[in-house]
Amino acid sequence: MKKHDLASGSNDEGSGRRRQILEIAAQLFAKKGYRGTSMRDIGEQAGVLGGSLYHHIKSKDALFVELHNAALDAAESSILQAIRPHDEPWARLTSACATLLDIQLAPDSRTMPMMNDFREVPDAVREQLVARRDRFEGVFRSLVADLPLPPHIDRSIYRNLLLSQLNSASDWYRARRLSPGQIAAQIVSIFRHE
Amino acid sequence: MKKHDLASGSNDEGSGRRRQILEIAAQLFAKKGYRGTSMRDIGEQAGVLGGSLYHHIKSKDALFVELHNAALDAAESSILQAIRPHDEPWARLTSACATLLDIQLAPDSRTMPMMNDFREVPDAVREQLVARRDRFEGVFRSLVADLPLPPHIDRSIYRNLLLSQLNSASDWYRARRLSPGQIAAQIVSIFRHE
DNA sequence: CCTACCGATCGGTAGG
DNA sequence: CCTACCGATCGGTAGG
Repeated sequence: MKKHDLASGSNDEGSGRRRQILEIAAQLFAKKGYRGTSMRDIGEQAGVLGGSLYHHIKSKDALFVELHNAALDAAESSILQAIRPHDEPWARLTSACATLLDIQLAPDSRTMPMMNDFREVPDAVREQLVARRDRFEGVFRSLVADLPLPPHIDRSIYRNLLLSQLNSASDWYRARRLSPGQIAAQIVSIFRHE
Repeated sequence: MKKHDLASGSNDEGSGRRRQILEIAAQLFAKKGYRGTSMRDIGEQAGVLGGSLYHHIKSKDALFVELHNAALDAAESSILQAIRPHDEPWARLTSACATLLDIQLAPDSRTMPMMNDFREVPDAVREQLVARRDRFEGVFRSLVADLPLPPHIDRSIYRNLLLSQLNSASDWYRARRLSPGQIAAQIVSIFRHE
């Protein structure tokens, strides 16, 4: 029960093994948080001792930052692809929200749990996380800028509210009454004003 | 710089000292999280060694649960008091949101940081936190039930979105451009549909 | 990838 | 409230 037995007798073991370890680490970080996941935990799932992981990674900090940034890269490109076919501002926002929610609420999501972890992480790590997240949020800044909103709504607040909504959805998404797509529709319908 | 020097030469030192320790612990938990705060950290701020705290508390777990529940008690009663003078459903919701946001965004807030900590905490603690929070959320369940919302809006989703909004506000409330009251007004204006 | 270990830190306790 | 300690666990390393 302790080893992942992906038959990996293939040649390019070096990087394949590394990817496998990253995958395991991502799941553990997502489930237990940064401080709640020890290198020994990761090693156990990978079938090696904690110390052995340091042949593949430089440090726990660097591992976490790498996973976090890769998750945001993937999310960002999915969203950009999803909004491309749409022209109408509300349609663009809706597809972006649905895509992000799909990622956050996926049963094995590895993005979300890392985005609210900022207080659990060493200062040096947090700085890198914040920098990458700011870039990610630029996509939404531009989507919100294009909306025909009533003048009394502050767009900066609006964007922050929308994003914190999407990012924290998994906190209360226990009951599977509605699908991620339906949740996204509800969110947009609440945030929709003109 | 290490000791709190509240002159406490008074008689009822026993419970006064305990309250002082609770206050210190609450601030540290709020700033650094459950796992990021050690008993030795708390002791240092209180001017004693970590082990000495166990004359006043039973365990770190029990301390955290006590602080969490006391914070929710206080928040709940503030909110109930704030909505009492209002009759109109939107006015009641607005005053509840403004009150909760005031608490969450207060410079030394001790409520908020504990509400999203659920993954950082031992299982036995989490169960107690969740139970208390469910009761707290009942207030908002009833406020939302009274709203004249369009039929296409799911009230359970609506309430969860609103609450996660209020609870995570401090995550992005860095720039002090707007006051908590103005933020609350923005939130309600976005969530307002009829 | 393992053995064997380092120094640090943790929550908590006994005994005064 | 302190001294002095417990067993456990942490991230990380040397040397093979």
